[in-house]
Amino acid sequence: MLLRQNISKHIDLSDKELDDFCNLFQNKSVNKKDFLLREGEVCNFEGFVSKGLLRVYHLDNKGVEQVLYFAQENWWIADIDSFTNEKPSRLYIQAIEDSEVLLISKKNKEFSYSHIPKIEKLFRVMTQKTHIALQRRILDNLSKTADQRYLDFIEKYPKLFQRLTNVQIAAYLGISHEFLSKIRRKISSKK
Amino acid sequence: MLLRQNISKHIDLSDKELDDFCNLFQNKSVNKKDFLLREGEVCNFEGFVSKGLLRVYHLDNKGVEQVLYFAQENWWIADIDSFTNEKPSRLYIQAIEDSEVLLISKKNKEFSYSHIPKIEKLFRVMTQKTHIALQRRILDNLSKTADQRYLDFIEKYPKLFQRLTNVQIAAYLGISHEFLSKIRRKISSKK
DNA sequence: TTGATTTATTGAACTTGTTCAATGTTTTTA
DNA sequence: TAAAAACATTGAACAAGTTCAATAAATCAA
Repeated sequence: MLLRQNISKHIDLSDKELDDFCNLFQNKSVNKKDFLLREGEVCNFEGFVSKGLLRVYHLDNKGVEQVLYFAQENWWIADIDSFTNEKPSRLYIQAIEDSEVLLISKKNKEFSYSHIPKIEKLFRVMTQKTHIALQRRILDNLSKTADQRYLDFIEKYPKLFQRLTNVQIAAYLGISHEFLSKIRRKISSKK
Repeated sequence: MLLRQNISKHIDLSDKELDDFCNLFQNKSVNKKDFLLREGEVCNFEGFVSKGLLRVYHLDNKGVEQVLYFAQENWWIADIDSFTNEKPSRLYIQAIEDSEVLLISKKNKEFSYSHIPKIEKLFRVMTQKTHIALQRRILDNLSKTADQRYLDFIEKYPKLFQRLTNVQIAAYLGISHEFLSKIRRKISSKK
């Protein structure tokens, strides 16, 4: 099972601990285009994607979508700010494909912090890894041109890339989809 | 003492635990313009700024500086990627003013993880908070114009702002300092 | 306190990316 | 399977931001 593998990558748990922890998750199916979370709702779960693909995005004040990240199989999803501080989310989480997500509630997460100390470590380590990736993305967005960011994206996520539309990729890169189209033309003419 | 306060904001520790933990830190003075870390070095500390101001930045392939963040009193500094994975850093940490930093080594940090379980929680909570701030910055960089990002920066860090040059602020906002100068003119003419 | 260095401002020409509108293509849905 | 909706491409006019070079102002070091 994907979740067990994912956890074991980060920390060592006994089979019993792994069972106990995984039993705290509930499976939820999210059909393509359906929302797991909408702006204004409080995010009362942390989720693990066992199948499918979702996008986490935000609408700015002009109504333009910005994609924070795409979550495919083996990724975690939540609005951590909303979840931790129990405040209304500014994000949408929507399924791009029919998906299966394993959800853990706040209560169960806190229960596992206190009963399985290594879980505290699991989430510290995972948050730290995301933290490193976010820092890198900030530096890339500051220093690189859109062409380069697009090429980097394809190289970093070659599989994911094929499951996304250009509109979605543009919303991740922070450019208009028309401009992405022009970048694509320029790149393909160079080859 | 600033460090004790800062820790107590996040978790509850007994006086003894607090003492034990704080004793693992070593004070280091960093004079203005001196480096706490340079690209290529492995970051073997995590630091807490008790006095002064430092900048954490990166040189892109054109030699342009990008500021990841400024760390004034009460902030933590490190290259988490380099520290955790013991690999050469891509970042520079340089003092903008004469500063005092409290450093904890990797060994001592790991020692405290195992001997004071709540420390695991401390760093999970702190990393989570940074994580939330980084996400917000990514969304802001994607959606907002440089004018707005500058105004936001002043509003969010009114004190810090006064200790920085425009070159430094521009490197944080991801724009040239010439353009920042033009933004400042536009803003001041509007008032 | 002067000379050197860093910082800030400005303008002109340029590059990168946006917006809008039109058109064709692909995918979805009924 | 036809109609509707979403997606991709293109061009033209525009806006945002860079680069370079010149100049003035502020700060630092000896």
